[in-house]
Amino acid sequence: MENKKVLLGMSGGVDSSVSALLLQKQGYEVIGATLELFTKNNNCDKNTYVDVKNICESLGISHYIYNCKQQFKEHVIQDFINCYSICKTPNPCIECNRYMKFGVMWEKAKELGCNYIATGHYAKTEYSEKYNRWVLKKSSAGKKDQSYVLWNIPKELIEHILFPLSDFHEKEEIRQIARESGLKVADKPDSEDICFIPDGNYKEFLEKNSNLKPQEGNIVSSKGEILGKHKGLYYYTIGQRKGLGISYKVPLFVIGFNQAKNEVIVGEENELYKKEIAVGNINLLLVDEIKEQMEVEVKTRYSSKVAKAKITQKGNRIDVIFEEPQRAITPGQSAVFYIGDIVLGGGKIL
RNA sequence: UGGGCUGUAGCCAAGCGGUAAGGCAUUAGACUUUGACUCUAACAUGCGCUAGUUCGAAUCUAGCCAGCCCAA
Repeated sequence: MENKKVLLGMSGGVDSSVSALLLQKQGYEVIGATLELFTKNNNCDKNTYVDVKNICESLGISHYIYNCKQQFKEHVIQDFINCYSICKTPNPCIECNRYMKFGVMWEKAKELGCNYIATGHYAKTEYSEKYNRWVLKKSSAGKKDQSYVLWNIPKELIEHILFPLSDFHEKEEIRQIARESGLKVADKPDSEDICFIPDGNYKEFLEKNSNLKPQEGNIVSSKGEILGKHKGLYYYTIGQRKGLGISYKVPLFVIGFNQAKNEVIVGEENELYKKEIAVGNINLLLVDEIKEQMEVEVKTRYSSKVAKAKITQKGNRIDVIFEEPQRAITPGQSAVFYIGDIVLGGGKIL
């Protein structure tokens, strides 16, 4: 008697709602879970819960809301603030997946006697004969694939994770299913911004929630010429072009920071490319250790394409040498290593 | 108050008699779980000012103004 109980994370959006439906069709006993992560300052908060409740009622599944504000603040928001305060650019979704969705939620699942947890992510899990273990893979969603934000989950968990949307190519197919099944959220717009900063104004968020305050300084070229003023180092990320307010012969991009001097360093496009990087805080999913240099494909930003590289592990860090120099490598962002479609692991760019 | 040079949008800059290129910046939109990148669009009835030559001037002429450089 197989345990087919699954705790599904539900956000009230199309993806997780359709996931519930699909799991049910596959014969799973689905329980809905919504993690309350932060306090929203508008009424979309209520709408979310109403939407989820409605979906669960119409599918006849039970639903729990868990207050995880404290953990979210400790792990996700604090990391977000820390990152910016040392001139790095964070990926909060990766922290959230590690600690919330594939951390707290798994704990809740076990309490409820579930053998699985599920989310509406576009990713895939599979048992690999070749590697003799459960692996995390890219989904069929192409550009929308979300395996990148999942590299830091615990590897022991992979065999307990279900991604019902793993084989879809287009979001539209998912919306279509929602419409056909009469789910009211079928045409809800995609979420885009960082969830805890709905208006996207992360600068204001930082100023209200941390010690970071606007502190004007110089914008300098890589040669040290002063070209302009910036409003605070955390306003900028590597590769940024807009908002510098500097008129120059050619476009200028942020290429680095000098925190001691409170300077933003800018340069021309060719100065954005790097061939070698190091990543720390690594998490390997496919193997326990990289014993010798490996050839892999690496993704250095959520929306960037993979690039070929050779990697070598040294304890808790990995050195990466790209075949071709890569643009705008940004400390704080994740580098995720792939072998074909399989996620080997990842780390944070140092 | 001798000589030379320059003055085109917020910045840089082409044009050198035929009805204002381009780049940067900015703004708007698209894309996007990075207000990033990228893409698309908009952005000087006017070329320091004033007269004049001409069918027609940013382009030629004169005067003036401003800035820079070299001599004193």
